[in-house]
Amino acid sequence: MPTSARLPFDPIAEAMRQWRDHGWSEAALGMGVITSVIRVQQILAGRAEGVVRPFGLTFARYEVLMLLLFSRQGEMPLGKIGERLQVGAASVTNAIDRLEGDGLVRRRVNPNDGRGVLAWITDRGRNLAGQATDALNQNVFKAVDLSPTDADTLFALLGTLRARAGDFD
Amino acid sequence: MPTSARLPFDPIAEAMRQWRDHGWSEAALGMGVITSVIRVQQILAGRAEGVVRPFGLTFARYEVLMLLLFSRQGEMPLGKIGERLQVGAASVTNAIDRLEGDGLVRRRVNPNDGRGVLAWITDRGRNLAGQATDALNQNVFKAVDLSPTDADTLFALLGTLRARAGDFD
DNA sequence: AGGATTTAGTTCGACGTTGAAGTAATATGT
DNA sequence: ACATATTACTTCAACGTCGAACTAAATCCT
Repeated sequence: MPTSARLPFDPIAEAMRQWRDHGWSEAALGMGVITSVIRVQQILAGRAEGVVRPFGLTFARYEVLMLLLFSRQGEMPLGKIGERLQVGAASVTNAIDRLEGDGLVRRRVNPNDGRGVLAWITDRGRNLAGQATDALNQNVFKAVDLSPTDADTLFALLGTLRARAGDFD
Repeated sequence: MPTSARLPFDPIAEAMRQWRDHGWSEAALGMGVITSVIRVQQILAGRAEGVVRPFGLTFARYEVLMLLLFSRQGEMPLGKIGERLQVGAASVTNAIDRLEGDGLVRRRVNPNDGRGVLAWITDRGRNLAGQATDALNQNVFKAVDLSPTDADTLFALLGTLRARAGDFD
């Protein structure tokens, strides 16, 4: 865990109080929401990274692997990977570089477009992705500390934000 | 914006479908929640970084500045900053280094504890923090794309997760 | 055709975060 | 008092992300 300090009060609620005391009541809730999202991301992503690290993976690379695993041909143009994962081209290049270095993925020129590159998942990649998924399901995904109802509500609200931010239609 | 691709479908809902198709229904919702949190964090933090960048700040450094601004004496031990912001000591050192380099903050030895360091905010720091806050309130915090009711619900659910993760009592 | 533009990837530098190792000062314990 | 912890911070290397600049290969346009 990045930080193990347990505070006797909620630091974000305290910040919201400060916001209101300074006459920024209109913005207090938005500040609280954004700060909370950042913190919860740290917590949850930290757990996922911890589970995936023993497999020599990071969560970002794991996501690439799963995307390839689920694709029809086991391969996909790098650009499409970035779109699906909502991540920039440079990040995709970086992830594929490392996956390729570990023999989990390989590159080949896109036969239909000479400037494009296809990444395809190797057998080792398929194997490792499966093992990492079992570990993640068991120790992280199934273990989200929320009732199914609350988790549903949270998922829906986050979906609204994603849609309104223009991620999808 | 890191990515400007608008997909014709929700990529996370699609991943959840794959999870269920592979017999991991128990974990599908948790996977969706975690992936969504990661993505929403990217979106919201990206907006905040964009607003704060013209002031020569990052959001992480902005948070440190505000914490000092709100403190009684305008100063605080580095360790306490890390606790409140829930980040590791190395991150605090890094943030203070840069803030100090920009003349927004200064260090001094803690008179009550020779191994401790106090960071105090300069007048320039106070000024810049005020300006950045106005911009953030206007363009990010007030503009969270959720009804007050939904924002409240979201904040509460995230608070539950933070509390259960051990951030505070 | 043929030059201009758009698109796909790569490379580079900057930044925040993390974990591990290292240093200095204060607490502890006998 | 003195050796042993513990605490507060710093330093370092690794990683992912981002933006900007760059290359190469389509695609457009007249």
